[in-house]
Amino acid sequence: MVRNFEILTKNEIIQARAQLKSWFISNQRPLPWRDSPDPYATWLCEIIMQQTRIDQGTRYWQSFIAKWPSFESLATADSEEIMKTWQGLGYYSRARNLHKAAKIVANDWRGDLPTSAKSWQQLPGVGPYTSAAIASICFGDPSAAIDGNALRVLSRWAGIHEPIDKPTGRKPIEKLAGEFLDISDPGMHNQAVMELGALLCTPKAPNCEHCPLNENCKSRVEMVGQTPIAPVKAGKIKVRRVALTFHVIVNENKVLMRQRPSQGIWGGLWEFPSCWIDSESDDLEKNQLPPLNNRQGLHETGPIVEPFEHILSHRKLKVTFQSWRSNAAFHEKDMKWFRWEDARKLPIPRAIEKNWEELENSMPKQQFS
DNA sequence: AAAACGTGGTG
DNA sequence: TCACCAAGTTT
Repeated sequence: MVRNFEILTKNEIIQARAQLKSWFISNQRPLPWRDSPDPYATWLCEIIMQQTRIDQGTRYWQSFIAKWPSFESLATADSEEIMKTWQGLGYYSRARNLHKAAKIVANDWRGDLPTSAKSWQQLPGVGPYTSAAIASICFGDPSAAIDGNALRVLSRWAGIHEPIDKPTGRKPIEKLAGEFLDISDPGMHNQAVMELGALLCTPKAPNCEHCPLNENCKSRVEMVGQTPIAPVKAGKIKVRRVALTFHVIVNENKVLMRQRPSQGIWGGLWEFPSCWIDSESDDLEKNQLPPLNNRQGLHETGPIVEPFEHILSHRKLKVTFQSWRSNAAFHEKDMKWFRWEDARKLPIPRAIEKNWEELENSMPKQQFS
């Protein structure tokens, strides 16, 4: 049964709105993009911060702003350099969509930026949350931006115990978010809700004592350190274990790299030709990607770095590096030979990047170079 | 509607 | 070691 909530009265909502605003004005963090929020900086920030911690994403935002300060400069940037700058942030489709979106803004919109959330959502990588954030912060569009923080804050405040990742829980939260929104300053209000979630209404052990919404919060905990029931989630992701072998194939002073397809894990990044064996799959053969069709001319020179675990959102990888000496320079699809110093400049997964020094040093200097 | 998509931090 | 989470979107 879907709970309807006149749990919070109109007056309670109005009062809470003012208290939240007051709290935000005196307690917000001095984040760099709040200095002068233009649409480009804000859009860039919102894309980077999707599913990302502020302290991790901030470095990337600063790098992008420094290299490409406008939609126009980003639109004409080299896509490989964009991927390299994004390297280590994860969810790499965001980086490809970033470039696509910049081109649309620069070439199609011609600097004539729309002001509504609905319009911004036309850009690839800009969904319901991001479009509302941009439109409200930059143009005062009255759209509620509902991110993970907002879901947590609002579900707790109203005591919604339906799963927030299903319509039964999501819909009442959206309704409440719309009623709660401060139409006199939607941008500030949206940021205030998120800031509250980030600073006080934290996932674990929220600081209810100092919360501006604590008077009528249905999830207020009495004891410090307690965690409310809300938000409830239904979804559970299953993580599969995979044995991943990177084949480090060298020919004279060069190493063979492969560009991964744009879809799927590490889409668009470069790697050492890899072999994936899903231990939970019935069909091992089908899940093995032979790194090379023709292995003639390859001479195995053994494992190089200690095998280690690398966690993705849906995979638990056991990563091994296998080295080979090659007599012939293969030319296979999506593969290319690079000098080590050039290969290092390619956008590569963290699982490889973290071990690069050790990998390069473990390969003996070639006598042919 | 549900699954896929990275990485790093935390308890 | 594990589970959960972080300014979600795409298919």
